[in-house]
Amino acid sequence: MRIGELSERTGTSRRLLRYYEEQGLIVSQRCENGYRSYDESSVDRVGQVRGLLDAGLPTRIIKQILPCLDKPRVIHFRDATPEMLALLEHERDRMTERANFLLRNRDAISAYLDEVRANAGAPR
Amino acid sequence: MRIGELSERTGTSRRLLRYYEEQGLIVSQRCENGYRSYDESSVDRVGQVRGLLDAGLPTRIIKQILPCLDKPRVIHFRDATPEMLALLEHERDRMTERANFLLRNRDAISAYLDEVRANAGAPR
DNA sequence: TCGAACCCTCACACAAATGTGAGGGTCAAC
DNA sequence: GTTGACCCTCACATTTGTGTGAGGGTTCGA
Repeated sequence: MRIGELSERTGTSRRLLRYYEEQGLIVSQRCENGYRSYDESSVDRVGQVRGLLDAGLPTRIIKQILPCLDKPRVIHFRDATPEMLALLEHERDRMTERANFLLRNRDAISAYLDEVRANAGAPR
Repeated sequence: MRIGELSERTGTSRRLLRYYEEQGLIVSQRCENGYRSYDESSVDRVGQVRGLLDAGLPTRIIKQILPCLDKPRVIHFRDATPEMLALLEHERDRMTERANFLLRNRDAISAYLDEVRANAGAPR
């Protein structure tokens, strides 16, 4: 598929898809005419990138952890330097913290909404 | 306490504290000499702001949901317009999605780390 | 009274993610 | 063979969260 279709299917602008590629987050083949060509798996990949980006991780980090999240897990022992492992552990912990923080705050928002609803229509 | 102490206790630069104030995320009193003065609760507040920021929420949104997360919950019925409630519900759902996404990816990283460790020292 | 260590505002700078548009190819359908 | 819908690269613009520094007060201890 070409960039237009991928853009539509992922809800991501063409500009951004090119940017992600430039940042090494996604890859594409090139047709003879120079057009980018993507396969089906790119849809998921873009979704993953967007999710991580939305979660606050910078492309720099995403680029490093993405290989570890590939579907048919291929362990990249070459990449598994101590530094890389340390980075991964660190990011894993940060992700846990973030997730818990988000859930706590989400619960607080829920509680607020419940309270407001319980008083709906009641006098202040 | 003055900005320097708050900065140290929260690990946040003075510059950023002033920025958060400018964005309406934290408040401060002013001493006669013009210095900002914070009370104890500011420490938590700053932590909360940083956490939400780190989770990827923009100051614009944080500013709107913070009042609902205050400790001694004071329901701001005035703020509880239908738009506000819709925003909150939306953000709550987004936070849930983000958290789940983070946890899923964290698990994937953990799995990767486990695999690498299981093969530690083994031939490739 | 001098200097160090604070504080203030203002303003320019920067990186990251993203938008927008210019200038220009490709290709299919009419 | 022209038009419209794609695609390309390049490059400048904008927003957000930050850093940094200039220029200038306040406070306090040596």
